[in-house]
Amino acid sequence: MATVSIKEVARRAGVSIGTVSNVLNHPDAVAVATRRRVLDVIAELGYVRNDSARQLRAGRSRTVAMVALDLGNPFFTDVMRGAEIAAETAGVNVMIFNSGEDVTRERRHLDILNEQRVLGVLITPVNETHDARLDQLVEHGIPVVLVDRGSGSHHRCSVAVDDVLGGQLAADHLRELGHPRVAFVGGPLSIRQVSDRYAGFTAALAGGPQIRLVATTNLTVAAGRAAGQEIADLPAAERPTAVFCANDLLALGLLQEMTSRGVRVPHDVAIVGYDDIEFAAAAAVPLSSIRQPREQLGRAATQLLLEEVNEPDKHQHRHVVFRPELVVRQSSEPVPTKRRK
Amino acid sequence: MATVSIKEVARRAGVSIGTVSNVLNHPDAVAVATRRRVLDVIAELGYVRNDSARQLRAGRSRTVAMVALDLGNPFFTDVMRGAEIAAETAGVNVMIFNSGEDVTRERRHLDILNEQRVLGVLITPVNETHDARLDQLVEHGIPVVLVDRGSGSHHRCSVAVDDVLGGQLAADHLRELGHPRVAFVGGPLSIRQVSDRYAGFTAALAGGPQIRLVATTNLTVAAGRAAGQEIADLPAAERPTAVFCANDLLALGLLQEMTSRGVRVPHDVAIVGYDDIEFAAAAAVPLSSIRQPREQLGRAATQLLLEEVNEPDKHQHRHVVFRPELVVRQSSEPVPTKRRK
DNA sequence: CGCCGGAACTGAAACGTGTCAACCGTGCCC
DNA sequence: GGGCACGGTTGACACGTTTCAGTTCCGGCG
Repeated sequence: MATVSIKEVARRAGVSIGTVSNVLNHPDAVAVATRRRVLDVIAELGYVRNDSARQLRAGRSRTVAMVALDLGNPFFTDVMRGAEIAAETAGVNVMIFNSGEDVTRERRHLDILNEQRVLGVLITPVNETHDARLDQLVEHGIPVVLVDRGSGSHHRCSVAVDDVLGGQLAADHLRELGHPRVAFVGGPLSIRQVSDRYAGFTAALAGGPQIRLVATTNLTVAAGRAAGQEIADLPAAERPTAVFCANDLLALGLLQEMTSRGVRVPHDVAIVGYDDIEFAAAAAVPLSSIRQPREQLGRAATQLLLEEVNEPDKHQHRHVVFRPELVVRQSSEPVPTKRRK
Repeated sequence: MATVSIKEVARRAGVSIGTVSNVLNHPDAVAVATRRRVLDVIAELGYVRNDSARQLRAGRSRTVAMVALDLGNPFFTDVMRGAEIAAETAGVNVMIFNSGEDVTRERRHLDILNEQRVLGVLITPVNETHDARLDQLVEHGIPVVLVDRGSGSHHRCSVAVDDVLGGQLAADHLRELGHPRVAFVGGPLSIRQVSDRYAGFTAALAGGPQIRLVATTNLTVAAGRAAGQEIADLPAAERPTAVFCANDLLALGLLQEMTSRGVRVPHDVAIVGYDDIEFAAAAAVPLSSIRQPREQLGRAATQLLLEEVNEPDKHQHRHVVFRPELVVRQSSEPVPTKRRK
């Protein structure tokens, strides 16, 4: 129970402390016999290196941290997976923190990371705006990479997905299907992702079909149901024939409401969601959606981070933007009958 | 950029190192004027404490770690949330690690936690069997609490949910509805959770309706669809009138397959899932399910852990078992017509 | 006036490593 | 046989804290 230190190992093995240290860090530099003996003692005593002491000596940790905005959201767990893979291949450890959209908690986490002298930080900050604490990290030589927050700042790297393009992909798809009336369901527009998707959507449809904006207060299934109610209640002549949702949750709620009211999907209304979450494909009517390369996002972020860690001088800050991808499923499939004008 | 240490602060403030340390840790012990001066210098220099050095001195960290089996699974993110809340109120930090069902990665994480001299570890191990590495932690004075793994071991605490009772709840529900033929969908039975649910289910129905076991190779939506196919293909006289799924994902797949084949839910077949995941309520037909107190699980685990941390001597290892809860929704509602015999 | 006590502060030791210059011995080459 | 190179090992120092026994200073009391 009393933790055994390198000193004790050295004593029991009849060698100096330095030799034990060498066995662990530079095994080649020590004679095979001594090495064996030391390793035996280590095993016998159950000696475990003290990371605090190592870090103190080294001045730097060997782990990177990811501060996720909301680990309940599959988006971030996928990003995390990508980060873990990239870190693993680089021989670096990842520890995860969850801010849960709570600024206070985020701050506390960042303070701790600063005190821990972490290798680097991957973060999706709660506030899109400049956070002094992030600058503080950078000033202390801890690289920061923003995830899914396209801060145009040149002080750090960032990775993101092109949400404008995502909206555009949905728009192009619906335009090709020849929909006369379309709607965008989503909100609040104060969320950049939402407004970007909306912007891309409307821009790509300019001069085309009539666009209705159905604003929601959040991005939940319940909000989707409410939007569905609003849309279903419209007179048939005004009702959109296709809906693009800012989110798969909205789309699922919408789908559910439509189905329960006898509005057929995609027959009467086509639906396209966003995110391609696991349940999109498993919905009652499999959902078309815009897929984001989430794992890749995490991988790229980690690579940028490690690049900066390893070559702080040569490093040029970059902003990597990934392209989302349209996944067509049944909810927006062209309907075989010539019902559609 | 060059990190500034307490020494530099002391020099600039014209005091000794010890005084600066006191300002930080025992503010009352230092005169108000000096305190002010030191704090000013700290702010001016942007001094940040070196956690490695503190820990080295203290011999112990101030954070607990949670090693989750699969953060992609909402079950664990909810447990995590509970743990974070409990830790927060105790003034302790939580860092999350994800083993992703990978033994190698789990081992690596545990080694690191051991080296970090973490306060304690919350873990759902990949293998149900005794892992030497966990014992190693305990031997080094690091308490371990098992989450959702009811190891009867008396070497550590554990928290879990009574899966047998869960199966029983589903059974009682279906029995009350008077179903003549029921089925259990799930597998592999080598997973303790699955076999427990099955055991509770069959035990509670003993002497009652006929029970069919539809074994699946995993717990995914796809497996649920396959099971749905198998069930729908049965001759009407043999087809179960109610199905209990080991998992909501299975239930969703099953539901989807049934609906697409014109088998009405709950009219022709009632469905009860397990876990009450977010999408259970949002399914085309809202899904009845067995809910587990997931956040509470995390809170309890953390409390047990901290209790052991704070009073290692008085501490008695305990195994807390929570009761799951039946949530009835449309998928198993009694059908008003007297169609059912 | 001398002494005492307490508040405020100091200085050094210790925590467990990694590193690195110095040292030792052995075998080889000339 | 003497010097040299080199593999193997040692010992001391430094990393940045916290802690604690001392030291200093000062006001109050006998």
